[in-house]
Amino acid sequence: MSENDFDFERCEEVANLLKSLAHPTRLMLLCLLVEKPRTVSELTELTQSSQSGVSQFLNRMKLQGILETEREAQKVIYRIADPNILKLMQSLHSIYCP
Amino acid sequence: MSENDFDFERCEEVANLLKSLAHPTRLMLLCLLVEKPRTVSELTELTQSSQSGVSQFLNRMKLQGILETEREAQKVIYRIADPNILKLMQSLHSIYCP
DNA sequence: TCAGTATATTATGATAATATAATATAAAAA
DNA sequence: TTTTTATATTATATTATCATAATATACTGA
Repeated sequence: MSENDFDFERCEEVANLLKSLAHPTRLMLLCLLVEKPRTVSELTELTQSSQSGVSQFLNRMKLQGILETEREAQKVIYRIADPNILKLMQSLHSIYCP
Repeated sequence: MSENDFDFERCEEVANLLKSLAHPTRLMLLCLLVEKPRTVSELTELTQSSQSGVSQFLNRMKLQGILETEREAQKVIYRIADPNILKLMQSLHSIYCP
């Protein structure tokens, strides 16, 4: 335990990341991306959301450093870029999907 | 792995819990309560927030089943009531406060 | 180049979250 | 019983988030 485990700055940073998980569609997107990288159209279909909405959610998480992309012809493949988020998703899985 | 690990209903439920963590002050409150149960005034001072705000945040998490209370004279003591949230906080700690 | 497919962007109205101030209740102590 | 301390509630204005529609861009293949 360090000298100050509860400083507000760290909470602000982590809370900001948690905000991205704290939406049913975004959480679902992350769950799907934990399995494997996927295209926008794939994610749109699997989450049963609008193309625009999914694109916006993905972009938001990309800007935050949670996701990264790679283009393959017309398709854009998204995948998880942040190892801490991957760990966190695994924790969530083990707690809530036993 | 069950037949459907990524059903939307579970994501909705978990995302709802995550919303409560996804605010710097609420996350800080939870961090402090992982250590030990505490009174509202203690939490108000430690988070440097307004009495009203802290009370509202605590009440919100209590209604959600994350926290529970016990009265001791004038003071009200809050503590974590949900073992899953405790596990999650411990995961967050190990990931983001190494 | 044109049509088709995949993705991104912009705009907008609706709803929710936030901080804050003011007031109310509850218990204890004087 | 009045005051003080601790907590809760209500009200409100501001800001943020959301879903959706419309449009734009990017790439491919005919």
